[in-house]
Amino acid sequence: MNTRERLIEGARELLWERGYVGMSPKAIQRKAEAGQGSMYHHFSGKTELAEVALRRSAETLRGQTEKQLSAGGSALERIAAYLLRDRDVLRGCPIGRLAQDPEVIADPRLRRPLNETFSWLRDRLAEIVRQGVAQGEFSPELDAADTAAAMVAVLQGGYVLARASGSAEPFASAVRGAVALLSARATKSTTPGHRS
Amino acid sequence: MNTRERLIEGARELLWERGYVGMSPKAIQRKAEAGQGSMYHHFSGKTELAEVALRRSAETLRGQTEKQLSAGGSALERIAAYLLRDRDVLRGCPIGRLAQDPEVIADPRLRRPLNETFSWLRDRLAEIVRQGVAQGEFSPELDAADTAAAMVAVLQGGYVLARASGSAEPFASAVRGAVALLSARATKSTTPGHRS
DNA sequence: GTCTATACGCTGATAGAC
DNA sequence: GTCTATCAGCGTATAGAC
Repeated sequence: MNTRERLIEGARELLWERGYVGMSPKAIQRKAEAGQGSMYHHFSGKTELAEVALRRSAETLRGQTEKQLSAGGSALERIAAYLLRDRDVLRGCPIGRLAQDPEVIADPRLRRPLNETFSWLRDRLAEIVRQGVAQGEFSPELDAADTAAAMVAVLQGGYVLARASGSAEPFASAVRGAVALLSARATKSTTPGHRS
Repeated sequence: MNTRERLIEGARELLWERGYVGMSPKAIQRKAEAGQGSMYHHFSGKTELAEVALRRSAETLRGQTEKQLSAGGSALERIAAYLLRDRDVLRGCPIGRLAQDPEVIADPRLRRPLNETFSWLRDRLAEIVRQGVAQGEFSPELDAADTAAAMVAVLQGGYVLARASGSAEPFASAVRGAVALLSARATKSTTPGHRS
C-alpha cells in the first residue's frame, strides 16, 4: 500500500473512531506512518483527505449492503437478513456516526456522502417492500418509504442505544422488535431466518 | 443567573452542538461570559463541568418525557404522541448525540447519564406496551422490551437520517413508519392522534 | 514525493494577585 | 470568586531543501 492509500485508510479509521472534529492531521500521519510533508503533498488539507476517505467508506458500505439485499429469499427474509446480519455494534456505523459531527454537517462536501448513502439505502429498502406488497407478501397498507425509513432508523438508533449502554444487547433488542413488527404485516406468516 | 449556572448552561449547549471532543474550555467561557479563573474555581476541569452539564440535560429530558408519557389516552395513543411530538429535529438529541463521542463512551462518569437515560426510557415505554397488552389493546405476541427498544431506536436513528439529509423529513417518515407498524398490532384499530 | 523548519493560535491547565 | 500571567504541547498549516 502506497503512502496516499495509507493516509486514506488511516483517515477512514480515525473518522470512524473519533469523527471529523476529533481527528487531527498528526494522528492521521502517525496511523499512516507518513510525514507531514507527504500528507500535504497528496491532499490540500484535512478536509480534502476526509472527503476522499468518506467517499470510500460510503462506497464500501453500499457495496456490502447491496450484496446482502440482492441475495435470494422473500422480501421479508431479505430485510430481516439485512437487519440481523453480524455487525461490530459497539464501533457504530462508519457513515451514520458522522451525522453527529458539527463540521461534517456544516460542510456540503463532507455531508454529501452521508446523504447519498442514506437516500440510496432508504430507496433500496423501499423497493424491496414494494416488491413484497406487489407479490402479496405484505399488507398493501404498508407505506414502502416510511417502512424503509423506520428500518434504517432502527439500525442507526440501535447503535446509539448500544454505545450508550456499553453492550450490544439493546441493538439486538431493537432489531428483534422491528423484525417482529414487520413480520406481523406479512400475509403468509413466514418466520424470518427459517425458510418455509 | 450566577457564573456557575452560566458555565453549566454554556457547557450544555456546546455539548449538544459540538460534543465533548469538540467543546473547548475557551468556548465555554466565551458562551458563559466567564473568565478562565472562574471556570477552574467552580470545576476541577472540562470533564467535571461536562459531567454536571450532562446530568442536568439527562434530568431535563427525563422530566419532559415523563410528562408526555403519563398524559392520558390508550397505550398506543401515548406512545404515538411521544413519537410524534414536536422536536428540533436537525439539532438532534442532546443526550443521544453524545453516544458517538469517543471520550464520553470511554469515560464511565460521562457515559453513565446516557446509559441511565436510555435504560429508563426503554423500561418506561416497555411498561406502557405491557399495559396495552394487559388491557387487550395490543396483541399478546408483542414483546414489550423489544418493541420499546425499537421505538427509541427509531427516534435516535431518525435524527441521524435527518441530519445526514439536511431535512427533517426522513425523521418524520421513520416515525410514521414505526407508528403504522405499531398501530397494526392494536386489536381495536385506533387511529393514533384521533380519539375514537 | 518526502523531509525538516517555522509559525501562530488554541488547548487545558496551574499560580498567584486582588 | 474573579482576574491576569504563564506554560508545554497540539492543530493546522506553509516554505523550501533534498
